[in-house]
Amino acid sequence: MRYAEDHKAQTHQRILHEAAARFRKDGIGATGLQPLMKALGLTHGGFYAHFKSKDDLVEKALRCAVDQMEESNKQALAQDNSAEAFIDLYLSTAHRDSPDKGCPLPTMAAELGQRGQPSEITDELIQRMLATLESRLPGTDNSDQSLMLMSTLVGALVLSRSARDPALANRILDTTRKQLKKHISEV
Amino acid sequence: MRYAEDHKAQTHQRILHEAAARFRKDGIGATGLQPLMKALGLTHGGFYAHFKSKDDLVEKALRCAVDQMEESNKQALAQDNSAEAFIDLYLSTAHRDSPDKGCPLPTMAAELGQRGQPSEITDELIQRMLATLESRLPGTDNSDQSLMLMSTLVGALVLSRSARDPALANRILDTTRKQLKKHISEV
DNA sequence: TGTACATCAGTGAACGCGCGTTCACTGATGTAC
DNA sequence: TGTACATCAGTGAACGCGCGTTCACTGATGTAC
Repeated sequence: MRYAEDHKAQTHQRILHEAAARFRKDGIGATGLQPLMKALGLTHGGFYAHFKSKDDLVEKALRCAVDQMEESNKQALAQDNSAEAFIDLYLSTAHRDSPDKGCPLPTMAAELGQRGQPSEITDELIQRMLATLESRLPGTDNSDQSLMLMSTLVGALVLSRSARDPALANRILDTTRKQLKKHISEV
Repeated sequence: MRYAEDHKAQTHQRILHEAAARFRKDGIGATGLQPLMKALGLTHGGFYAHFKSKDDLVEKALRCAVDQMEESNKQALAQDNSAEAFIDLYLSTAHRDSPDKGCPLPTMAAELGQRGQPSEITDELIQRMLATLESRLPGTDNSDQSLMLMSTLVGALVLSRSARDPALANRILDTTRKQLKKHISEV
């Protein structure tokens, strides 16, 4: 063969990672397969040698996105696995300003909910995020608290990203962070 | 004239209301002007006699959506303007299952944030929602609490709508509602 | 060693489709003389 | 009263464009004899 043995597998991964970034940054509907493949130095025709359809790519790219996020969380929070540290990370300006590398829920949950025929992928994303939170919150029976925390984190990021005025955007992030940590320390 | 005097103004309103519903239900990008006009018994060409462009319609339809929501809130909460009642209404299954008649933030904030050249409309939506919450929460200096409450409400609705498993979707709504009310009563 | 053939990742033209937008037109009405 | 003209909300064909998807093909490599 003229290509290395794992060449195709590598191309597959490159498409996956690029899609995971673009879907989070621009949304699914606004991400074209043609520009995506072109950005990788490939032509669009070859896409279907790697994925059955765009929907197939969506599902796999989403899973890839959560994997990425969990991995980067593990590295950033190696020294401190408290809920506070997680909140600081999730509601950081860095996370807000790099949706292409962050949690897929704030950018894509709404669109996934609207899609005609959604797969179980969203439930999986939610459950995995919930599990992360439960493992970081103190106590054993904290699933109710984790659920509300998840809602707040996702909501704050959605709103902070959508605000046009930087002061408003930062206020949403900072205040929610502050209030959340206060709330947790009280319980 | 062969039409009533306010005929054009009425058509304008009909387009606005239909758009406000469709944008919230399907998203902006997935809503075509052609199907929208057809649903009103009109042809698509006439659209530009009413609006400058699709972006123009988006802005006006969003404002229309918040007006609608505030109006229906006023009616539903005429007897009880407590924060608890508002939370119950916002996180009701009725609100979740009728995005076309509800708050535009959960369905559209992410997409508005992703749009290339967004207007100030999102900030206006956020500020109006914040003002509603501040007026319902007890105390005078409650703007920080309102901000976190808004994040939680929006996040919970986004997530509950995106979940495919009804049990998970309901759990998000119910638990967040319960936890939020507990949190408020404690302060 | 040389030739014929198989493999297969990637190519790029083509498909039908719906999008936002433009524009010459229709046709029922009101007005002017 | 009758005729010519202005008004204008809405019509529908047409525009260029990008979308997801298909498919006959390329061309560098490995294998068989």
